[in-house]
Amino acid sequence: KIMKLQQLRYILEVSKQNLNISHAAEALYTSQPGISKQIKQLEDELGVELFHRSGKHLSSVTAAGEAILPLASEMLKTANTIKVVAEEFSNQRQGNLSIATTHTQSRYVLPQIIKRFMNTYQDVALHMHQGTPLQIAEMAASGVADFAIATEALALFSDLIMMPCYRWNRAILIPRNHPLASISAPSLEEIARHPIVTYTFGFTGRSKLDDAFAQKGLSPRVVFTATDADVIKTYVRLGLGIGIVARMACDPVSDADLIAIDAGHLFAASTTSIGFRRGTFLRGYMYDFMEMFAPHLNRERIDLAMNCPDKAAIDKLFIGIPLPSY
Amino acid sequence: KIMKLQQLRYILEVSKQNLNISHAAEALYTSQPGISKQIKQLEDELGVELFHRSGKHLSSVTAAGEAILPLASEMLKTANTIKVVAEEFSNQRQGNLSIATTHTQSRYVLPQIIKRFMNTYQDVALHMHQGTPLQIAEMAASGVADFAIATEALALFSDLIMMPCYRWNRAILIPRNHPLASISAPSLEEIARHPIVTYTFGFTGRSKLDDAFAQKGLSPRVVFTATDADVIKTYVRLGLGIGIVARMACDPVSDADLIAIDAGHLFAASTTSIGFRRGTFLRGYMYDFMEMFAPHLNRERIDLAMNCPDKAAIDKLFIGIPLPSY
DNA sequence: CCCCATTACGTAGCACGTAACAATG
DNA sequence: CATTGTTACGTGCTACGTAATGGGG
Repeated sequence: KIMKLQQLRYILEVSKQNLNISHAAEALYTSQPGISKQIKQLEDELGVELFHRSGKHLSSVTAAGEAILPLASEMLKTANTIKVVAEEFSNQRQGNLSIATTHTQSRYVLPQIIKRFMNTYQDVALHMHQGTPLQIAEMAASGVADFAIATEALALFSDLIMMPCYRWNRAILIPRNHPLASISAPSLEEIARHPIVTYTFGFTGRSKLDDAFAQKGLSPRVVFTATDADVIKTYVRLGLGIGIVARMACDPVSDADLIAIDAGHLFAASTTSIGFRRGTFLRGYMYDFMEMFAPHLNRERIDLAMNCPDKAAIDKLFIGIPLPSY
Repeated sequence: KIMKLQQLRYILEVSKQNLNISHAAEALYTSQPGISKQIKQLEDELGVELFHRSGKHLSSVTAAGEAILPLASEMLKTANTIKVVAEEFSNQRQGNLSIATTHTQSRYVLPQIIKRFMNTYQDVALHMHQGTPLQIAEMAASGVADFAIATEALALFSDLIMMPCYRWNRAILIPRNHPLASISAPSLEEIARHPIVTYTFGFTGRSKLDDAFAQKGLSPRVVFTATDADVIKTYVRLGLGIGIVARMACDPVSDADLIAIDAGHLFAASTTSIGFRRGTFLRGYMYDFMEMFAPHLNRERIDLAMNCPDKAAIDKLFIGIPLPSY
């Protein structure tokens, strides 16, 4: 007898669902006794218990389970890779592309890229997942999404290959009648005197912003935070304060009622990165997507990054390479 | 639907058997139509042909097949690792240990180690495979054997972790009535004047021997070669020539009728290594076996070697570490 | 003309679902 | 008593073996 991939799926899902077989059954759209039995069968075949039972509950993962679960996960990942590789060979221009990203990217940066991409690859179904930077990284790491695009938090997952895409800085948005409107290049001190509306911590380079103020010993009054620039603009228009948003979030047409002042001289630039799970097979259109998004990410360079043993090695690959900037 | 590990076994065996499904069926103790059908089914599920068909023969592997076969192999290896890990946890002292090695090792070096090992691990079933150095390396690389122990050819397989075990040199065996018998430490020149019986090329450090002669511009008359010292001794006793064998192959008792002259001053020492397939899980008794065989190969050092990215890094690990020598 | 892959077909086994049961908090 | 895992049982599917078919070198 030979172990079945289903059984591996089962034990992984059970472990993921905090050792609750019922939840695992729901998540996998199957019956609870089925999973229970298959797990028993696998344990029987292997000759080891994978989960400790206390009464009628799975209480913990055994030492053997701890060793075997990652191996099972690896096998399923490889199985998935086989599937994807086959798709690539069966139809180069058809498939799925799922991108996890933040509001800022999907609202202001990606639309033009996506448009170009969809034009070239009409048979590739696009899926966009929006979330916090952390959720985004998790989606990419777990394989729910092919790509994560974000400015923050991506560094936390060690099994993501992350590459810098572009650098950007901020703009200050103020109502036309605001006192700052008369100053062309305000200083941090001048800005700090006014109530501020900007991103929530952990979003869209917020940390760089805090850093800049902190470095000058300033503690600005942030009266409102949001995760996206649209909301921020709305409250700037209401007169709640001055807005500090990513420069690419400023549209000269639709934001014509506000004054946008470039703030590149005030804050350190942020870098937006794209990341995908280490060891995944990249389809042709995925390479193309990345290159459309960041022209310096050509196939050769991406392949180099994929072969890097760690993040430090990847970073080294990109020093000296000029990034586009907003 | 989900792919089955059986199907992966099938395509791998077919590819291994030169695309002959019938042979694969024999090797796997199953029916030919079964394999044929499962392959078709897998191809159907993946949406790609894995093998080109010309009429009723599989003519070649498709590009998709070339990409997928290694992935399939990886999956089965991991599946096997799971099995072995489970065994380790289910019974630490029970299992199998199969060693592929040359005659020299299994006849002269290993017996004492094996005896000790069997004493400690009475429930571990030992399997010895004898073969040429190349066969040995293949056995380890393919997973037929857990360990390869040999002096030559192991470097050819890049996915073997190889570690040096001990250094050894040669002895010259001569009949008691031989003219050389009166010289205590003969030179290479003196030896080269007589017909020689030694190892076949590619066995037991033969190359080092040739090197030594070549370096002095000598071309000795090698009148007979064999793959093991027993045969060599036999022909030395027949008076065919003087024997040059590994020093550990000389037994003061059973070879008392011959004179053994140490030849450590004439030839560069050879190093015997032990190797196992990269990525395999080592059971507790496997670590112990290696340490019994070569005391410097403790668990810590072996683990370090396993994490080395390439052979060069492994070699670096062992510079400065004194090896036992014969 | 032999070799070999495919097709056809029957069967044994197994995965999975439903329902009943047991145990735990 | 509600939640959760296990046992019991039936069924539809499928993997695999045997036999027959057909194409190539």
